[in-house]
Amino acid sequence: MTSQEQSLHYLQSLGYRLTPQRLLVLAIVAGGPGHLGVDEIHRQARAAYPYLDLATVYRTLRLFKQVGVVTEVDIDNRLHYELTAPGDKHHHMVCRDCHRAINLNPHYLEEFRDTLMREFDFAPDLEHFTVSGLCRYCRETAAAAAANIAAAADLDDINDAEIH
Amino acid sequence: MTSQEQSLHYLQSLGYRLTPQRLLVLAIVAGGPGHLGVDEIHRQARAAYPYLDLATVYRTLRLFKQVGVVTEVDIDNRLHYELTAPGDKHHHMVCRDCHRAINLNPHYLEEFRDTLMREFDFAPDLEHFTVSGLCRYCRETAAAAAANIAAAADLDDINDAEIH
DNA sequence: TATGTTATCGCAAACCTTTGCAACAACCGC
DNA sequence: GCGGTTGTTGCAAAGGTTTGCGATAACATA
Repeated sequence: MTSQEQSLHYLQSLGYRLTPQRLLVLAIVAGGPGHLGVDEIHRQARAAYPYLDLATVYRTLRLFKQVGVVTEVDIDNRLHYELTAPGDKHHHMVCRDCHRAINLNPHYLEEFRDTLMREFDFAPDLEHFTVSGLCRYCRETAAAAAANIAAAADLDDINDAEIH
Repeated sequence: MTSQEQSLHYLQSLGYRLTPQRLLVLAIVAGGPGHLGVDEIHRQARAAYPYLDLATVYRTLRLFKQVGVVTEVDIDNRLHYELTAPGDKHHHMVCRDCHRAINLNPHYLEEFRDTLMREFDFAPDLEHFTVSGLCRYCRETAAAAAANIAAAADLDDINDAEIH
């Protein structure tokens, strides 16, 4: 039994119904290279099943996420989904510049969770955590750009230049 | 000089213009009890200045956030804003059930940031961090509800009940 | 296999938020 | 104070996502 089939049986065991739409969406997410955007999933799905509605794609993915079959990643304010790999649980660091996602091992968050539980009785949702920031490459680029601007400002003897 | 006036002078020093709309939005956020929703800010603003557009409120708040004057808090997928208190920097834990926000001292995140910087050269955006989860009270309620359901299921001899 | 129940679907409309654009107004220099 | 420059505004429309609703189809039961 493939892990896809396992997921489907799991859904069924929870009382959810197996529909062609769900099979299709799961197959597409499973076939994708890592995370896929909702529109991409919808486009691929419609190639096989033209009447499949965007709302159904959203609902299906939300359900899959809720039961843990897929993992949601917010990239630049758009939802993306990837198969939850039981043997390779990971969180994401998403660069706010280039929007690349870097995997993050859960152990980096375990202590944080323990602290919140112990200190505040607060159970954080850290199953599928995404932290935004600036990756190594974009930080270098940003630093270089800043240096260039500083140099140009120096040449022109402008010292109150502002960029919006 | 009040901290509001300081914020306004700071904006001006960055080259942004002082407009009645910005004064108004800042005053409302400053006067609010903690964080306010965008619609609430807009409603209050229109009482004083009926033509002020929702888009302007959004743009103004985004600008304020960008320069650090206000802090954005995502509560149940809606944006909320509160004045950034320089002496009382804090993050937020938002309960996914009751949507209450609990303040979180920045020192709980410092180690996490250091780790990401050291291990991945990734500079996380943790200025205004919000983590969702389940607060103490809602966890108790949820536990009680689960217990009741289990008890009821036991009485009725139903053991495959599922709730969707 | 036929039948009833109800979860799910497609569709349309709503939601919150962002964006393009022309008119306007804040600020600078004279 | 006056005029020019350009950052900001209001408006309208679009964006991504969610929701209400009647029709449909998946599953359980017999």
